[in-house]
Amino acid sequence: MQVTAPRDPESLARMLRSRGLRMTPQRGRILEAVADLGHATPEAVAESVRASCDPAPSLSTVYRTLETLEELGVLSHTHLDHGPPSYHLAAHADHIHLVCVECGAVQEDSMDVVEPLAQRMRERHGFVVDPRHLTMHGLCARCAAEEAQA
Amino acid sequence: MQVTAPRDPESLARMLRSRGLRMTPQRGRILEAVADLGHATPEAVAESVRASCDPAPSLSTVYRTLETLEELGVLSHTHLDHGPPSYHLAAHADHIHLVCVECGAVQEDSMDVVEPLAQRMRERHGFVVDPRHLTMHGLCARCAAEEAQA
DNA sequence: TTTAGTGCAAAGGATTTGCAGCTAG
DNA sequence: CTAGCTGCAAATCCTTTGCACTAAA
Repeated sequence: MQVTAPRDPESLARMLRSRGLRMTPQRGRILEAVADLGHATPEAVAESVRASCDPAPSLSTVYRTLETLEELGVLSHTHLDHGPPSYHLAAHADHIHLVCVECGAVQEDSMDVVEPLAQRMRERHGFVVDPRHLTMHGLCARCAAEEAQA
Repeated sequence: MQVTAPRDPESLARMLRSRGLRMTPQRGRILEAVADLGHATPEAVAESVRASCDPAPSLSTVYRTLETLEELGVLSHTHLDHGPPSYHLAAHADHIHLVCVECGAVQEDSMDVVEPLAQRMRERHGFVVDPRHLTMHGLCARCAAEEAQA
């Protein structure tokens, strides 16, 4: 649950090697792409990387790399809606998501707001909430207003 | 967001007809299965129903029916993990989920615990949280303990 | 009778996997 | 050198769709 997210290739290389893994240009570019995009599905990462480099990483490499980087604690992901997951830098995972089930709009709010709730879960169940993965569904202001009229 | 969940075929039939839809044995059995199972993926519902009736509803019918019943407000679903969604009676959706990212265990807690947080989102963003869909990820007591040792 | 609902099979999208060749260390 | 990594294509898994047939109302 520690947040050690290197954006630079150097420290990524170090993290990988310390686990017997290898640094490759593909991994560097994929990390870069996620950092640039902020939030991105595997498909979006692939497209972004495809555009910027010649021997474009294959889609499977993107999937495998995202998984590896998540295990390293560099990346994190959320399920914003029914579709593919969204990846982001673990260091940038300082917020929660509010997803409108009506129009799909996504808002963010500070992670801190979950603290009281997380605290309570810890006390009652010993469950340690990872607020980086928290997504709340509901109606955004606009859709709630529309619904109220009908 | 209203919770009117008939477990009995009678009221289901009424709800369906009032919208120009039809009551069928398949729909009755699928609702029954979800009620019995508590939480169930489409696949699990299909299997359960398959066992208990002769002209077993096809998987596509299960999917279509779950969708229909959800539109009616009878059912509701959550994404507990990466896999298929989990359906349950809307009336039984009075709790939130705590999913362990390590071992996959699922615990429940009262929906009420989210109220303060929901209130805050409403004030700050006008966002109306639907606490029935809330799932928090993290480590269950056991896995948290194991992690602490390492 | 009318038309929603069903089964089946085929299509679709997202993700994983097997394997041979490539390359970081 | 010697594994770990990659690309490619095939395989899986989950879900949706098209269509002819069945059955509620």
